[in-house]
Amino acid sequence: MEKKVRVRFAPSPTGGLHLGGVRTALFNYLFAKKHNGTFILRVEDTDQTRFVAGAEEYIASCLAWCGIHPDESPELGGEFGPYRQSERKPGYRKYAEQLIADGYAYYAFDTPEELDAKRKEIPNFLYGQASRMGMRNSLTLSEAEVAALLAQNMPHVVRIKMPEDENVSFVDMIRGHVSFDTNLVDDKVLLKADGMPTYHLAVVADDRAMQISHIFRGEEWLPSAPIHILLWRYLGWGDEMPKWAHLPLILKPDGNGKLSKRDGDRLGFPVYAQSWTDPKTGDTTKGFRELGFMPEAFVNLLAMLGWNDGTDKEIFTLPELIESFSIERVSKAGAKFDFEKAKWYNHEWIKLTAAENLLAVVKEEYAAEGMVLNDDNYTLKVIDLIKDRCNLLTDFVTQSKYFFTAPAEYDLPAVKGKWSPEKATFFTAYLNGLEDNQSAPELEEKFKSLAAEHNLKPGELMLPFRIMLVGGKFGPGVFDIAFALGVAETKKRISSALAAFE
RNA sequence: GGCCCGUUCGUCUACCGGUUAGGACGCCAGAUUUUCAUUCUGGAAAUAGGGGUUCGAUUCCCCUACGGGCUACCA
Repeated sequence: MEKKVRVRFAPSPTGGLHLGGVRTALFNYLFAKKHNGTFILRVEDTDQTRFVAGAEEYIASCLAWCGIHPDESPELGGEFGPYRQSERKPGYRKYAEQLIADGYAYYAFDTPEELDAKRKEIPNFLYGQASRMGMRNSLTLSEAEVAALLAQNMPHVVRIKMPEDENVSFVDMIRGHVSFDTNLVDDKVLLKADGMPTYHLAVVADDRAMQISHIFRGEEWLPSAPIHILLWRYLGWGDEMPKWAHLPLILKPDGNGKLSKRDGDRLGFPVYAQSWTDPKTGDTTKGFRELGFMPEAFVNLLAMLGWNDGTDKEIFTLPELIESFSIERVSKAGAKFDFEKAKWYNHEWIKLTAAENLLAVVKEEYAAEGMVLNDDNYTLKVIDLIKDRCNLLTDFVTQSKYFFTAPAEYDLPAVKGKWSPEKATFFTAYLNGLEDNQSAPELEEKFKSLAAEHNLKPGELMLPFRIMLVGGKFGPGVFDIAFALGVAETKKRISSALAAFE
């Protein structure tokens, strides 16, 4: 009988949620849903010095926007709570002490200053195998000395005692067989002087407590995998160990290296899912959401960064991703982030989405510009007319503003030089001949026949007409615009433009 | 430096021993659009190098090169 699938996304609430983090959450979520399992959000807030107000709520909000809904979380609770590590503090010390009692860990009294000095003195200092007997810890001090130091509340940490000459290996679901020489892994701190566990202890203790079956995390965790594996064994849970998978990293588009927020700032694209305002500096970093990405597109493009279903299919809904996801098809190599392709995904999604489903967000975009759109039927028509030309949701306003408000200024250079009294006469005649309820083809027909009567080429008149209605050289078919605007508004725009073109 | 992981068009990737090495983004050209975008058609563009294994390697193994990650009382 297979173990029930339970996976978790365990971010540290220290700031904006990076797209790599969202992808890790997404792959966890997809795997869970694919296998009728449980997706858990656990907050790893063991570093009190890095606590950032609001970060936890922000992370939950980013995931919700993406449609990644946890089954258990700090907000929701669940039978394995609490889901915030700071609230699980009392439990960790017990494990640390159990490890010491069993000879798998030890107390260390070295001060941060002593360690710094050591690192300066010895270039490749590694607190472990070779050096631990030269440090101040319960391995070198007598039992009485240790007891005395403990009794007087001397600050100390607990370190894992890496075994000698062992090889720790495991099968990574993505990478296959991976192995480490324990002589080269250091005695990582398990419990900090403030009594909080480090990631290493907390992650193992909580994954066990929450009955996590599979661990999907970024490749940056690969080097600490042997510590975690040993901890599972040392704590006596070796046969309950989850399966591991280390996801490839998302790299910066130029050069190499992990994608960071700074790269986004430098290259001009978002890195965070949603805008994040640093509570200390007040600086806001824009996110994909605020830049006009649809959550469906964001999730889609993230899924395709390091995964594919083996076919040429590139556009996936979340349910489709769940259906076709498999961890075996995740690639091993890191992927450079390509913002151009990201925009393409968004464009595809905008084209794919019905106007009715775009209505609310378009109205929001306008509201942000201080404009209230209250004729939904009209707005829907406008959306259908322009959505194919929008890469980002924020493009809707620039692409359609003239449907809601007459152009404030005209691209005069576009008509200038070619403008003539004859053309003005033509437009006056066209304006006077406009009748209610004429369809776009009828408007066009009328326009062309009238042009012929005036001995003018329609081609020379359409651009000026466009400038009259739109203000610039863009937008859908000019008669479609005129039809959508309605006869009264079209007339108004022609006459105001005629005055401006003089 | 040490350890670990990786390496197919510029980018994301497919082909899990036998293909003219396929698709997508971007780019270029043409068509459509009497604007711009969309759309359509076509094009240039890749198996890092060297050894093995094999009848046959992009595919399996080794070495080299290159890239990345980790190397905190951060996660």
